[in-house]
Amino acid sequence: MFQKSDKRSQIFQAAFKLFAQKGFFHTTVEEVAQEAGIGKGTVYGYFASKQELLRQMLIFATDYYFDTFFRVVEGNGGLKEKLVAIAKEHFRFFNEHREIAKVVLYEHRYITDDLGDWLIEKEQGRIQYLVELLRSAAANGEIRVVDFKMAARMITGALWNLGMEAVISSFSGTEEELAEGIIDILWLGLSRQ
Amino acid sequence: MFQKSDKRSQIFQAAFKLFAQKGFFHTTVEEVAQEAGIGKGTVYGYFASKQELLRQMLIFATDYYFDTFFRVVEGNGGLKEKLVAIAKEHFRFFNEHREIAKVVLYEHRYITDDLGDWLIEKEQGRIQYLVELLRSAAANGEIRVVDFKMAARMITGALWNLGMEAVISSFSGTEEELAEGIIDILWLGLSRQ
Amino acid sequence: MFQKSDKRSQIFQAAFKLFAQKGFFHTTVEEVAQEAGIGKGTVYGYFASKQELLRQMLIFATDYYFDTFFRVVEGNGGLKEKLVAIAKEHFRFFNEHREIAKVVLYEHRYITDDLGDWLIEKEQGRIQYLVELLRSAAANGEIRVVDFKMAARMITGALWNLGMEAVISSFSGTEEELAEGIIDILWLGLSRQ
Amino acid sequence: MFQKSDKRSQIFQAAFKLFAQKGFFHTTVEEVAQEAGIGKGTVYGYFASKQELLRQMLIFATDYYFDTFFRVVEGNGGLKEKLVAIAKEHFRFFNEHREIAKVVLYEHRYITDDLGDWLIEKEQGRIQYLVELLRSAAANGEIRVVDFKMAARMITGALWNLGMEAVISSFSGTEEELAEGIIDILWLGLSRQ
DNA sequence: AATGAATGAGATTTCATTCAT
DNA sequence: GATGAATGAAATCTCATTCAT
Repeated sequence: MFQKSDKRSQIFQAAFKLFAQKGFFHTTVEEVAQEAGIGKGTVYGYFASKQELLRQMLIFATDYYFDTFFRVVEGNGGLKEKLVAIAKEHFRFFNEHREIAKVVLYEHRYITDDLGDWLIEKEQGRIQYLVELLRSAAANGEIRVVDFKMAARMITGALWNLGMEAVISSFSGTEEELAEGIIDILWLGLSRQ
Repeated sequence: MFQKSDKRSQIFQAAFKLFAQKGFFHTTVEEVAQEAGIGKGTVYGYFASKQELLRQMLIFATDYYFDTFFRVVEGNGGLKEKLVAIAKEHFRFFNEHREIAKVVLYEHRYITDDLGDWLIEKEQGRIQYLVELLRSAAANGEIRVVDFKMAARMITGALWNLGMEAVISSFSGTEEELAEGIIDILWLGLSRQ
Repeated sequence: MFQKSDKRSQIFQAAFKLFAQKGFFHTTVEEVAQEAGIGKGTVYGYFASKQELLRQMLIFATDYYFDTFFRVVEGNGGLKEKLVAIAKEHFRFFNEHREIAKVVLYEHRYITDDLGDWLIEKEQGRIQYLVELLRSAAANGEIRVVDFKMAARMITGALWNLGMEAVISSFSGTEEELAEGIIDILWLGLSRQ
Repeated sequence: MFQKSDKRSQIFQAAFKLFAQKGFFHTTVEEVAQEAGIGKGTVYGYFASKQELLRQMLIFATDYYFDTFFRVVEGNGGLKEKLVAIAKEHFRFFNEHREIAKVVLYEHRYITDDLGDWLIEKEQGRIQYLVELLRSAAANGEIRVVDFKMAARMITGALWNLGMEAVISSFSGTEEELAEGIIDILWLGLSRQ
């Protein structure tokens, strides 16, 4: 995920671990440095401030997540398959990168407005993408016509929340079962008679 | 909601406003006191520490939310009506008490373990309640048999997440439309043969 | 010792107990009030400040101690008997009024200069008194001629320090034995040719 | 005494000066830092807390005092010479290190139990040492048989108290005269017919 | 480039004192 | 007179950040 050799990545890795464990505010820069095996001052060679470190972590995490999100949709056939693939990948990501997920879920609050706007835009982009997906599926007669934006939000809402739960309390069942169970319910809700 | 006369409530009100605005960590006790129009020391006459203030705010908010949640389900007839009522109330609550909702959503992380356990229990209780609702609806033939727990989680997941979005970015549409749109999709997902 | 009925005395009693136990700085005015069974504000009806309370306690204790000190010397015959009586009374006082003794020993530091001067004067008076006692005993041939001031200081020094130890670590032996043992050694030191 | 170069020693020196002058409680950490010519935070780099600073000061002072105490006894011949040497060294120490002496005398109260026990043990060790000294002098026929422990306590009691006085009110006379005068009286009290 | 000792702004918390009831 | 809720000055301590080495 990160290049281990790179010192910037070492810091990232250490910060993700500690922020996930103890939160941004309860983690000191010194602890991050120690965990990364470097000196405290060195952190400031790579990031202008603690805030900036968080900012870049959130950007990294978000890019990383969305990269896989869009990649996964490309290949698959019908809408249902796409949705299952999205859900599966979502849960896989949350499971594999629990630390990253936790930081994104919990600490996205403590950022400056401009980053907040950027994040919202990213998420809006995804919603829009899903809306298009749903709309064209409706055009194909795969699903019925509903409020596509709301449906998209419902999908992402369920994914985020179940993902969060999985991260916190180690959800039972495999990622596959989880993904298929959810999409199954959604699918019937959306599909034509 | 709070009794204005009561000083404890004044502090609660001020803290909800500021914690919602700037976050728990970025708000000082002095600011809370100032906002409440009292002296810094007075806050400590009512709450042993800043942490304890947050703790009691979360307990208050959670109790307040769940009280309305369970009350709203009582009266209504079939499952669909119940679900719509739940969703409507949920969005109404989030809309009316944006500050409370924000604090609960964002700051629940910074609490001690025992309160965390208490919160999780509360949420589990709700999930269980929904599971029973779904189960008996399935027994009545209202809906088909699915993984009830997963369905319950999907419902609450969607509610939480849409609620959060509504709080942050001022969701378009009335609470009624939102609630009915969501439940409509869910309902078909659950009821279709 | 104190008149129990009097509210001023109640405060004194409470303060001696708590200051002896936890020290002047670690005792709050509220605790003193509570111990005295009165309201916090009432303390300020009797003493202008916490400092002033300590001040008056030290004056009270010192007067009380010196009163018994001078009274006890009056009656007795020769120098040795007087010294034994002084020592006995000293240890009796320290034993009976451990709390008072502790406060005097430990907290006399935290007073204003003028009280300090007053205390030093009091002590100087006692030294002077002892010097006279010794001088006239020397004139009578009871003891040899030594540096009377130094001898007086040695006496009081030993008494204070042994008293302090008795208060802290519950000295073994009765007050009588202690007094007689000490004066025996001192006496020979003073009387030997 | 302290190495001036060392920053830990600078803090010690500043703290001894200020604690002696104004007392532990009336001295702020910031003042200590200022006196030491460093920043407030730096103090905490060397001592975990204000209490810990006092604790280490008391340990330092006690070790320093007892080191010279035992060293001084080694060389000298008979008991009387030893006692004189002890007294001389005691007064010399109190005179030279007034600040240290004051802190030890006044602030030893405000320490945690474990350090208190350690200090009591140290003092007990000295008492025991003196008891042995007296006992073997009695065996040699140098002095008569008395309650050795009481005698030892009397000696240390007189030394402590006279030392305290010397520190507070600038005792008249040289250390030599003081020491010899005291021991002279004691000696006759202790010695054989 | 890397370090970590030094810094001081700023946070939480305590508590002597006041004063309206 | 008695009370205790309210106050805010002042203390301890933390930690992001700087900078000389």
